[in-house]
Amino acid sequence: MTIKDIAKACGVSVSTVSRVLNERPDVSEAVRRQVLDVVERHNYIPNTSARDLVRSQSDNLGVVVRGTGTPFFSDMLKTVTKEIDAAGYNMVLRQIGSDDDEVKAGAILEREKKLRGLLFLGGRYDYTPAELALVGVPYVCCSYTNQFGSLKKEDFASVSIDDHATAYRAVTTLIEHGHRRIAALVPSCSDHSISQLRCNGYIQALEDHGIAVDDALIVESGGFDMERAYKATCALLDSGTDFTAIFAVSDVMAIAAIKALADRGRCVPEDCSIIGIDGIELSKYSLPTLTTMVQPVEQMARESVHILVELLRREGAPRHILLDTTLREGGSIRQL
Amino acid sequence: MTIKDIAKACGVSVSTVSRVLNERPDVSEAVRRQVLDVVERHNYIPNTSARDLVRSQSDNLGVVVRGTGTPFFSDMLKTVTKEIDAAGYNMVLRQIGSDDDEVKAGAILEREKKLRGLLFLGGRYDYTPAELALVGVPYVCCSYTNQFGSLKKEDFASVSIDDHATAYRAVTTLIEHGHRRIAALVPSCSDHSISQLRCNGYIQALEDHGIAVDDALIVESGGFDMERAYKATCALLDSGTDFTAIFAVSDVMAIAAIKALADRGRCVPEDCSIIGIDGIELSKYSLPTLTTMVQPVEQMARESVHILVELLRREGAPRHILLDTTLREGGSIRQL
DNA sequence: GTGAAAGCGCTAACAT
DNA sequence: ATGTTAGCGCTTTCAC
Repeated sequence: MTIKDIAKACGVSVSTVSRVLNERPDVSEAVRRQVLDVVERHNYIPNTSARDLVRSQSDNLGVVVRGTGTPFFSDMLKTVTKEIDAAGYNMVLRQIGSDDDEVKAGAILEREKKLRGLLFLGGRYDYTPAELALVGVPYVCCSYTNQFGSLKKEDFASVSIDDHATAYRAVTTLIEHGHRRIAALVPSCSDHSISQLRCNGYIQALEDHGIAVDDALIVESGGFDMERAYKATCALLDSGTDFTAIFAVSDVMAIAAIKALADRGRCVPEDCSIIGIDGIELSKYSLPTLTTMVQPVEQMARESVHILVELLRREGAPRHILLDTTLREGGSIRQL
Repeated sequence: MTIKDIAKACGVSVSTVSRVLNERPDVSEAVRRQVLDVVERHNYIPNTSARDLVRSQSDNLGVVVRGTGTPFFSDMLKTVTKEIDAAGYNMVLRQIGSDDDEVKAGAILEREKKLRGLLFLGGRYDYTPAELALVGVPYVCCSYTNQFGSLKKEDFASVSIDDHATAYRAVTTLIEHGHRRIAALVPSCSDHSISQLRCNGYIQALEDHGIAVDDALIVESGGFDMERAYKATCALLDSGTDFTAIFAVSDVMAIAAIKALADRGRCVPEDCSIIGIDGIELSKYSLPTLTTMVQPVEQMARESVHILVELLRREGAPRHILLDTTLREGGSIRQL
């Protein structure tokens, strides 16, 4: 079933059918009704590939989400969807694995859907100018920036939190509650990612408060998932190293850690305090409610879309927004 | 940058470039290397729309996931991805909202990507033959079937659990532990969905065990999300109705209920027992570990893909597989 | 208001 | 082994 078939069935030309389908005004009401009727009866659905191929320009904004099923991005996506819609653009979503290359995925999407702009939800921190030559439309990095790369500030836009400072404040919060033996639960300390930044924040906080960094207290789980966070926490427990609190770089990992502690007979916060980062919905439903550094997810989403739209309208240069995180007190920290 | 530009830059024809790009064997090594080199240097990315438009047949299997960010489907998707890949097909993923029409989304995807087959992860239970005329390729319904619709058995394939029986067993488990005042936490009792089926299983279980159904104990939250489940549980608590256990139709809702109970000073399982359905990863990390009816997610995913592949090879008619759920004991039920 | 025809970028015969 | 060419289904001038 193609546009040709519809045209034939209606006794009109393909261009007329096309006009009807694209809600053009220059079609007589009679023809319009007839075409719509035939389309309906035949369950005709236009071929998007053909359409995309030929359309000169679209109002498509691409959104590339790195990490399928990550609660943090699921939460953010809700607002992004709403904002893009409100701005009068059309969202084209692409989810990729946490190990896939978002720049490449974005570039493919750009050509495929004739994108006007691109929004990256999560990505690497170490782009090089050469890599980004792939991307031919304005784009904004949401939730991360180019900390380890060699991009010039004016060559890209970003909306993120200060990961280092957020981790610093999280750890400082624990210290202020009297904790000095604080473990860090991180995917990695040296992967040029968010994890490394937050790990550095942890180290800095300890040093600034005159606490010696003990390598035995830094556990690298190898990933952001619950299973590995759980195992890493168990390993820490088994190592016999003593500690009174855990700083987890993400809420999901914090929740897994709470479970590991519980399974070994340690209660949070009585026997061990814990703090996370993210402020995902789930953290409100954990037992105890997780104390965490909340990222302003909605604001991040809103600002990202706004900057992108600005860029498209050529109003203003690429901006970099650093948003504040706020401490949301739950019940997972005990005063020593 | 098109295939033409590359051809020109290499001094060869477009077909040669096309051959190289599609890894055809009939190209000389010298030309292949040169083309690849130029492609690389120009960051050329083929236009997928053009490609999809012209390709006569693909090995694309479409997967339509209903409900973005639902943990249950995120878990399932992992296996589906693996299986489709192993079967030598290419997966094309489309995520839609829980209120969108999966049949329409599937039909569009089919035309867009020249699909060979379609896999629906989650969907409505009330298709009519007319609606499905839209879909022109073999498809299988995964995790649901046509309970409330008018499809003939031989006209579609499905892999699902027996929702009624699973709910029945969940509630029976509670009854066997001595509970008689059992509340049901459901999105709706009459929406022609999975929720209704499970609700009926609850009612049946009570009746079969000589327990009168008390409408005050059936709370309809209006959705599968945590927030509404939490509020619904609070409302139940506030109503003063007494109960010793809660049957939640999903793990996510069960976890929200545990929180609501905790916030009102009730411990699980000491003061109230709870059981869920699904067996999502998160249910292993809740406090206490959730007792739940585990859906065989991996098996469901595997069987779904297998049936679809069978259908494509014309080996055998559409089948309907009803998989067993198993009780995974956590710590959320107390013997009375 | 409507139709004819030229492509969009690519693949796949069919030639050579 | 490589080139030529005819479309894939659609939108969009440009005529009428």
